[in-house]
Amino acid sequence: MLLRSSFDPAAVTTSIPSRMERPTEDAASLRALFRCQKLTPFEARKVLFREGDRADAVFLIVSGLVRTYRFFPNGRRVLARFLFPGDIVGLEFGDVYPFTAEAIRDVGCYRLTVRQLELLCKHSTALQSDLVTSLRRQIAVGDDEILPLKHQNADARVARLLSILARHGGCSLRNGARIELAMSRADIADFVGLTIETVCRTFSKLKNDGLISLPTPDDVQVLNAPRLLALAEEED
Amino acid sequence: MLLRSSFDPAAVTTSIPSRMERPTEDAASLRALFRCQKLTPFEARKVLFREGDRADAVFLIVSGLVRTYRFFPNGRRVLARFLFPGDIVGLEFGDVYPFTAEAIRDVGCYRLTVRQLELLCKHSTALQSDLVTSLRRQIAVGDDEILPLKHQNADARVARLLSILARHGGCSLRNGARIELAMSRADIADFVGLTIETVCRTFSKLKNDGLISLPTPDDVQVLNAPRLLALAEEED
DNA sequence: CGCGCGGTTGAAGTTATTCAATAGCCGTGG
DNA sequence: CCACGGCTATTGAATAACTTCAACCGCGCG
Repeated sequence: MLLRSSFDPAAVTTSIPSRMERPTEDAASLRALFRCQKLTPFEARKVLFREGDRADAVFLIVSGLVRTYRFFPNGRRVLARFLFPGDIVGLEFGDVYPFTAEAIRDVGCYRLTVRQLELLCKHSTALQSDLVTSLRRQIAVGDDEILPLKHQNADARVARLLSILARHGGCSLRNGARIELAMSRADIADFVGLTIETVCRTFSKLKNDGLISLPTPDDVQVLNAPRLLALAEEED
Repeated sequence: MLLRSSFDPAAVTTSIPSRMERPTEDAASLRALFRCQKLTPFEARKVLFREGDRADAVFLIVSGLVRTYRFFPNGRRVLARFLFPGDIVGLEFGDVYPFTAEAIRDVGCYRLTVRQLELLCKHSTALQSDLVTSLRRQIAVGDDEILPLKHQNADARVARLLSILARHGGCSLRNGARIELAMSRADIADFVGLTIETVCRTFSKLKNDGLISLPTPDDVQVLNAPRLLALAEEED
């Protein structure tokens, strides 16, 4: 089974933290509103929005994969998050987009202008509350998935990414699960905060240790889920 | 580090400044509501709320300093954030507190039950919108202050912390500015993701390089603000 | 006084990065 | 068709960075 398929509600599982609600179960009104919009495609490499532009639209991703990033002054890229089918992005910003969002693979999404959203919110308490729910979920994801990275060593960081991809791919991280990375080593490195080479070496190490196999550079097969999960929750 | 990812110089911005509004200038209704509550003191080391408890209250910090943290399975502490006077905490949580919040120094704060807040929100669009504002601000702080840490080396991480403390101390990071750390080396280490020893050595290094002086372990005097700020925005 | 605790420093060991070289893949053009 | 160039991934070797383990200092407190 490939995990690249567009969002399948039934496949979503709650593996990691209890405070993460499932995307399909929260913010129903907001999602319904999105689905009234026209489905907008973005080819791979196309930009959904650019850092510094007026933040006048929000997006619901329905298929594909998006990265949000900015650059350090010295040119190194910081990848803030991956956006998966079911994710909403844009609600959290002020006047201006603080990141660039770019399709890694072909993306389908619904686009809603902030103006529209604000107008409709005035008349819908459900929508207002969905807004809050969605923002809360985003903070929870940041705290649970991203914040620990700064304390972890290379193995743990890569394992953590795999666990994130498995969860958002729709299956939990269990033996035999297949995870399609669908992103370059550079993306992985810039997300977890390592160099490309270290990411490569870490994959090789995980492979040699029998935690995963790597049929192609893009396909990870989980061989020892418990140890992988433990690693993702470890520190040095 | 070289420019291995596509890099557009025009897209580079310094991550800290513009989208951060001052805490005292936003969410006026919400803050007003807090100020109708009784001022609650917490002595140093006392817990405002504990990880796993039902998240039934939110707080506005008015004095002192609070840390929020959780532990890795192996016992290492991850310090999620520092809460400064003006900061609101608790709005972002679901049913259960995902962190423990603990006073580092004596704290004064207003406490509001979630029940109260929810009731009042039903009748105040201003309050609802303040809620959203406050959540957005929290995400912005996470993205601007915390997320970059995972890509930075020791010097940059410590410099970043100093810049955060300076800003929240009410003064910008300029030459002659004095920053009271008001927290232990362990707190700093667990926030920036280093060991205590590395934090110590980094302070010594910054001192030897003439960027700061350290009259006492708790007092930082800024000697070269531009270089310190540049460092905080640097990467390896 | 002496004990404990937080902070600092030294030396050795480990981990990640850097620089460099190679392999594999794909698309283009001779 | 096949060669070539460009790009991504991988691996090796040397270096730099951070951690670990250990010792020591200074200070407050019983």
